[in-house]
Amino acid sequence: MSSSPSDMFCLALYTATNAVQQTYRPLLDELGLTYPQYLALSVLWSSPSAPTVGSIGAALHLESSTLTPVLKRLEKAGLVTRHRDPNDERQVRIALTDTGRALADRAGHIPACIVERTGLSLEALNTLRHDLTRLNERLREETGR
Amino acid sequence: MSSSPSDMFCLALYTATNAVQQTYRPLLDELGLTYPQYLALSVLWSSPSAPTVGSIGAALHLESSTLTPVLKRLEKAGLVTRHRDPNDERQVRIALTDTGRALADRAGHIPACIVERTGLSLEALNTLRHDLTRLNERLREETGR
DNA sequence: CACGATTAAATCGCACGCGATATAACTCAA
DNA sequence: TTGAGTTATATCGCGTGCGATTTAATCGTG
Repeated sequence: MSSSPSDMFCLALYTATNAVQQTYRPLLDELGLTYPQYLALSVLWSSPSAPTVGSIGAALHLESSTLTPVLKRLEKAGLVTRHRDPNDERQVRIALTDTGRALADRAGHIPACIVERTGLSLEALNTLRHDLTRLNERLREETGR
Repeated sequence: MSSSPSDMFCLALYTATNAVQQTYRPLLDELGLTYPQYLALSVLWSSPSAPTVGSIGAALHLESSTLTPVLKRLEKAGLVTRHRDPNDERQVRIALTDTGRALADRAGHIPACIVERTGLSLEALNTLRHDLTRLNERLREETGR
């Protein structure tokens, strides 16, 4: 393995992210969702009105080339609708269906399950989240998003 | 967005990992490598003898279904060879070619570039690495790897 | 109003990442 | 020894993630 501090750090980050997705997987399987689909729905569940593809992408730091197929699968699953915004036909507004909104209830237990499986306190999780968010901001301002 | 602490933490982890890969990308593009390919090569560069697919997978926490295609691409690029172990024909030993070994020199500057772009001190990187490694271990013992 | 520049999504190609399964090789107990 | 069970790798299918490009709509400046 590389013995450089940054490579070791990035590998830890990489493997931890994979491990987290594998922790979500059995919980999301019950809902027929993948992790990115769950992320997109999480944005929708907390949005007062129908966000655009771009604003969901901004929240998750994902390109439209990634997000469009994800949203199409959610549409095919009957969880969201996709419609061009009449005020700006370039934009596509994503709205929850009743089924999509109802799924929030069935997903409500997931966060507590994840916290428990990490074995970390809420303080520890918040500290880590803060550090990772700062890292994320720095890396993204290097490259101009 | 979800307001649950664990979802926010996992999103931060997810976006930070994506950001890290985008930071490596321009550096690795010069070498014709992807990030997982670089990880696999890193294992090989620090291995005294030719490791098996399984041992590389153990180091990176990747399944053979992920690693086999990665290693085949490295083989096609002329960086590694793949041969069945005569002592146990189930195992495949991955060895660096001269070209693959020489690539280590051209990649030597990458870790310092990454450290610099994170804007973090080595202490901060090590602390984060430690926390993420512990998280990784906990999550993986939940699910039996 | 015109028209080049910008913007928002979508499309395409490629490389993961993994679950499920297949295949071949090894182990071990009857 | 043999054959059931285990192990190591490979294969397949699906869903990302993103760079490059395309398409369509809007903006801005003359």
